[in-house]
Formats: sequence, structure tokens, C-alpha cells
Amino acid sequence: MRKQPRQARSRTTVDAIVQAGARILGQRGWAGFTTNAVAQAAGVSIGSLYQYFPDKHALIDAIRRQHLDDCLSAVRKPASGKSLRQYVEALVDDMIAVHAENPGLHQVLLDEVLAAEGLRDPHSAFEKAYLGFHASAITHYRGKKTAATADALAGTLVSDILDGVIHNALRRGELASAALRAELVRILMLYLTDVTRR
Amino acid sequence: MRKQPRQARSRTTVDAIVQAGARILGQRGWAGFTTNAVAQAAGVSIGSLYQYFPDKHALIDAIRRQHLDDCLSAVRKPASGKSLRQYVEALVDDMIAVHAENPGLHQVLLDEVLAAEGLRDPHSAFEKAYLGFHASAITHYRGKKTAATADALAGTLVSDILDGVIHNALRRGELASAALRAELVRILMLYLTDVTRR
Amino acid sequence: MRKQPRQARSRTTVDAIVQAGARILGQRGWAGFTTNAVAQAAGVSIGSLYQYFPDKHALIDAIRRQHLDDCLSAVRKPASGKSLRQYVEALVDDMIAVHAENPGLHQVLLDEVLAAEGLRDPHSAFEKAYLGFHASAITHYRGKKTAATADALAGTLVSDILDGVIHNALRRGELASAALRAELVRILMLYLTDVTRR
Amino acid sequence: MRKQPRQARSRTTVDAIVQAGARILGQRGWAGFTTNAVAQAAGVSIGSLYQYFPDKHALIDAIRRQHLDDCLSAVRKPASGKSLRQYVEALVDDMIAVHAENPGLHQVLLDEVLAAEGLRDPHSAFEKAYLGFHASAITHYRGKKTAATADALAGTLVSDILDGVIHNALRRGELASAALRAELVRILMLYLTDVTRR
DNA sequence: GATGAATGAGTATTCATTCAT
DNA sequence: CATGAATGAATACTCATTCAT
Repeated sequence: MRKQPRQARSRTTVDAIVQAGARILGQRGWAGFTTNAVAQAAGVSIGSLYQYFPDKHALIDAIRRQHLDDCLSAVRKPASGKSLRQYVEALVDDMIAVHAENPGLHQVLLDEVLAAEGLRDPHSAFEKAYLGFHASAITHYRGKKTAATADALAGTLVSDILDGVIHNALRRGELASAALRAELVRILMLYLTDVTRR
Repeated sequence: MRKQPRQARSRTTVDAIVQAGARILGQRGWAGFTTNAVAQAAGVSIGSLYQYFPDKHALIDAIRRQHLDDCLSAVRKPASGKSLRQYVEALVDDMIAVHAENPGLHQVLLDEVLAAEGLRDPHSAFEKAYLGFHASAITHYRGKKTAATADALAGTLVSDILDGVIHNALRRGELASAALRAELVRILMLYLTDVTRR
Repeated sequence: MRKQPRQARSRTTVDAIVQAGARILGQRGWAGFTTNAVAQAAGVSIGSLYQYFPDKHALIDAIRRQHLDDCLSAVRKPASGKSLRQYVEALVDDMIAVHAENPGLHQVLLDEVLAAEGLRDPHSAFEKAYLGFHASAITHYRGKKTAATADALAGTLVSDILDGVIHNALRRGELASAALRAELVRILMLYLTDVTRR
Repeated sequence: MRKQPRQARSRTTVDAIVQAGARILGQRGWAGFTTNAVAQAAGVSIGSLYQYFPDKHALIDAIRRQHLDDCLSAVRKPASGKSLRQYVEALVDDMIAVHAENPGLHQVLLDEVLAAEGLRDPHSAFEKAYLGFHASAITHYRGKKTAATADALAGTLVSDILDGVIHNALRRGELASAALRAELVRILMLYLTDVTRR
């Protein structure tokens, strides 16, 4: 960001811009996401937008950062005290909930923005943290001996399966399907049971 | 297409345009995909491009059509005569192979183009055919009693798992990983064994 | 024209092009008048069109020449043997008839083409001939003493009045109005009676 | 217009664009009237032009609107207090004056723009107002009984005669001719005297 | 701090014209 | 003679970004 908002007033402005940006991105997609449109939707002049964000890129980053934080909190919940089934069900339900909230935004951020912006950075701090949480949950259920590499791999698979299934369900408008939710739980149970038993 | 190429010469031109378009889309992404850039990369004047494609959209369509045909042929292979394990291994290997060929293009076509073009049609003829092949393979391994709905759901899950895992591996540059390939086979075996036994 | 059509076959081609051009100009206006469109409408390749007409300009010229010849024949009819009223009525009726025939073409040729092409040459052979016929008719009705300058001026006025009234009636779609025809006759009678009496 | 100019600065810009547009249209005709040319002539960037006019069409409209207002004011002068001769002379002189001012613009707006833009709307508010003024002046001179239809027709004829004669004089570069002016007055006097006496 | 007018490089698209076959 | 594929200059229009007020 170009300048840190010091007064409460500008704090509000920045928030308005980020929120308006998220809304526009979700509703109109990448093509409709223009800085002028965002500024107008935020009820702010284009000049003000550029006072806080040096360029379009920075604005996208801010939107994504906020979005990823929301996602992260869905997998950050500790596994301890839950059975494997309870953990998997909570995980699936939380991920579905996060994506159901603002479907458009999720899709665009993952689909368009990453690619369009050339920010496909697969080793971002976020992704590391994200996959790390999955891995440590698996380690937790394994019990005796540690198998860090195997758990990391399994965590990645779990994440990718969730991503693939939810993402495509979103595309097909079937995210609310109970059958799909049950099948997703079943697959992850089969896989994680097998992994933690090995 | 605006006009059918009659002479061999123009057939060549059209092919060159589509190929150049696919290359540019894969390498520079949606943002770098301009009609002028494609024409230049194809070694053709911009006028020639518009002689065959009425607009940018039509060119994208042609590129996608060709790409989807390639994808489809990976799952069209009959399951009969193979054990479930053989089928799954072939499926995984074929899908990985198709995506390894021109990584960028796949990602862009799935990620950006669908969204940017507003063509997120989840009920396209292609998708129906694609999911249909998965479902019928599952039916094949089930044996006795038919369970069309369940097989369709399972087929969708298989497709989405493959998509999620391969897609993200592509992003991380780990598509060639043997460990990942093995894990993918394992998951699908676990799932399909369970499904066909039920 | 680039080359004189010698064989009957090419004579036909040239005619087809000119007719197709007139049709397109009348129907689609100046904006829709493209060389490719004319060639296609004429059932001829664009290459053939350029074999006979060096450029678009030459094609327009040919169309106009033909059209002006049609117009000219409406005022070329001799005045002798008719009363002034008979002459005026014939003149008005002929002019209306010529314009009613292919309304679009007339309008475009006068309105768009002249200006668009920079061919506003007010001293063209055609215009001289055209105004000359008007003037000599007036001289015919004057009787005794000649007044060449005055007759030329009056001829011009008659021509311009006809042009203005018919042209605007065409625009308003009221060319068939009997009231308008009567009023036009009345004006010209009033004027010419006054002129030839002076 | 796309956006209302709020600051004085942008008011100036809009005026400059409209004036430059009128100048270019008059001098170079429809063909030379490109948005880039207008912007350059106005000493303004092409972006600024599009900030106020959504497209070329809107710019033309603005130019025409201004022009028609000028024309209208020439026939809006009340007839009361003048003799018929005085009225006709004033009318002819005003119309000639209006057209002499920026000859090219008038011609292009009437000839090319109307046709090229498909705006040949013969029942525009402007035309109605315009013809209405002519008609009411005639009614004024008629005296006793009203004859609305006849006066409307006569008004149309007066307008068309003026249009035809002035328009063609402009084409021939003879708009300043005193002889022509006298002849025009004579015709209108003959006609209106006859009409109002009936 | 906020505003919005101004900028101009860049994009899709058209169409008159040429020339190899 | 005829064809139509190829050309590319030109045009309308967008949008990220700057800066005077």
C-alpha cells in the first residue's frame, strides 16, 4: 500500500475500496473489474483509490489477502478432541460454507486473478500455511511414529481433492447437494483411514 | 468461422492461426492474448485472421474446441478387458500426459477463458460427454445391479478429484512427481473399490 | 474505367457490377457500400471488379453517370406544342416519377455521394445540360425578345425549387401526395407566368 | 453526454470539442470526421473526448443540436408588425446569412450526416418546430378565416423552396448573388400573396 | 486529504486494394 | 480472364494512471 491510513476517516475509505472491489470482482468478473468502477462503487474518487493503492495489482492483492484469511480460518481449527470422522465432517462443512458465502468472488480469485495476474506463486506463505494445517491434522491422527513427508503429501492431496470437488460443484451450482457432501466425506474418510493406518 | 477455407493455402492459414493462438494463450495467458499478437505469431496479417474468425471470441472457441477434443480422447478409452487397477492407472497416466503436454494452455483455458468469456456453461455437450464416460466405466466395474444415479455421482467425483489434484500439481510444478501419481491411483482405487462393492 | 470490355461476356460483368452497386447504394446507403459487398451482390469476385474499375471512386462515377442520364431524359422533352401549364405539369410529373422509382438511390447519390466523394463539382457537363434545358424551355415561352441571362437564372430557380421540394418530400415519404404535386405546379405556374411576362 | 462537466475546466473542454467537431465536419466532410481528428483539432486527448461523449454518434448529435438551434432562431422572429414583403425579405436574408456563415457545415449536416447516421427522421421535434413557425407566419398574413392544413402545406413548400434554392446556390458558390436573392423574394412573394388571398 | 479532468498507449475490427494461382 | 487469399493502414473506443485544483 502506498500510504498507511492514519486517521479513522481514511481507514474507512480503504475498507470501502477493498469491499467494493471484492463485490465487483465477484459480480462482474475480471473483465468488469476496473479501477474506476471500483472507486465509483466505493463512493470514492479515483484519485483517492490511487492514494492508497499504487496500482490495480495492489488492490487485487489486498482483496485476496482478506479472502485468504477467511479461507485459512476454516482449516485452522484444531483436530484434537475430535474423532477422525468428526474432523473430516467439520472440514468439509467449513470449506463448503466458506465457498457458499460469496461464490463469485472465490471462483474469480482462484480462476481468473491468479492466472491473469501472473501470481500463480505456488509457494506463497499462505499456501504453505494452508497445506501445513492439513498435514499436521493428519499427523495428529496417525498416532505413533511420525512420517512428515508422507503427511505433507497426504495433506496436499486432501486439499486438492477438496478444491477440485468444491470448485467444480460451484461451477455446476451443486454446492448445496447433500449427496455430494456425503460422497466427499466418504472419500476423505477412506483415504485418511488408509493413510493413518499405514 | 466466417468463411470456409477452400484452397489449401487458406487451410494452412487457419491452422497456423489456431496453433499460434493456443501457443500464445498458454504462454502469455489471457492478458497477452490479443488478436494482433496471434496474427503476428502465426505469421499472418491481422486482416487474414479476421477473414476466417469474425471476432476474438470465435478464435477462442476454435482453440478450445480442439483442446477439448484432445482431453476427451483421454477418457474415451474403453474399460473392458482391464482390471480396475489397470483402468485407474491408465486413466491417471493419460490425464497427466494430456496436461503435461502444454501446461499453460490447459490452465488458461480452464481457468481464465471459461470465466472471462462468460462461458462457464457447466452443462456443455463436452462436459456431459466427459462425465458420461467416467460414469459408464464405473458401471462397467460394478457388475450386477445398475445404479445409474450413484454411478453418475461417482463419475463426477472421480473427474473432480482428477481435476483438482492435477490442476494444483500443475500450478506447483509437480505434475511429474511419481509419489503424487501413486497417491492419486491409491485414492481412486480406494474410492472406486468401495463404490462398486456397495 | 480500367479496361474496355470487348467481349460480350465482360460487358455483362460490368453491367452486373454497376447495377449491383446501384442497388446496394440505394438499400444500404453509403456506409454499406463496400467494394466487396458490391462484388458479392454482382455475383463476381472482387478481383473482377477491380479489373474494370480502378477504384471505388470509379465505380461510384459509373453508377452516377447512369443515374444522371435517367434524370436528364425527364427534362429533355421539348416544350413546343404544349401550353405553359401542360409543360409544367409534365415536368413536375416526370420529375416525381423519376424520383419515385428508386427513392433510396436518388437520395444517396445526391446527399451522400456528392459530398462524401468531394465531387461537388457544380459545373459538371451534366449540370450545365440540365440547367440549359430548363432555361431554353423558359425562353420558348417568353415569346418575343430574348433575355438569356434572366432565363438562365429562372431556369436555375425552377430546377432548385423542384429539387428542394421533391427531395424533402422524399425524405418525409410524401412524394405521392396529390396536394403537394398541385402546390408545386401552382408555384411554378405563378413564377413562370410572371417571368415570361416581364 | 456521458458526464456533466462540473468544473469550469471541463466546460471549456466540451465546448472546444464541439466547436472543433463542427469545424472539421464543415471543412473535411463526413469522411474526414474521425474522433481522433476532432480530439486533436480541439487540442484535447482522445480520452477526454470519450469522457464526455459515449461515442461518435453522440458528438454528432451535439454538433447538430447546436446547429439546429442557430437555424431555428432565423425563422423564429415574429411576423407581426411587418408587411408581407418585409417578412419575406427578412426571412430570405436571415436564411442566407445563416448558411453563409459556415457553408460546409450546413451542407454536410443536411446531406451527409442525416443519411450516414440513419437519422433521416423527418418528424423530429426540430423539423416540426421549424415547419410550425413557417405555417404560423402564413396564418398571420392570411387574415380572416383559418385554414390550418393549407397553411401547414404552404409552410412546408416555403421551407423546401428556401432549402432547395439556398442549398444549390451554396453548392455553386453563388449564395452571395443579389440576383438570386431578389428572385427568391419574388417567388415567395408570388406564392404567399396567392396563398393568403385564397 | 480529496477530487475528477486529462492523458495516451493499446485493442478489436473494417475495408480498399493487390497479386499469386 | 477470373478468383479469392492476403494485406495493413486506419478507426472507434477503453482504461490504468497522473496531477492541477
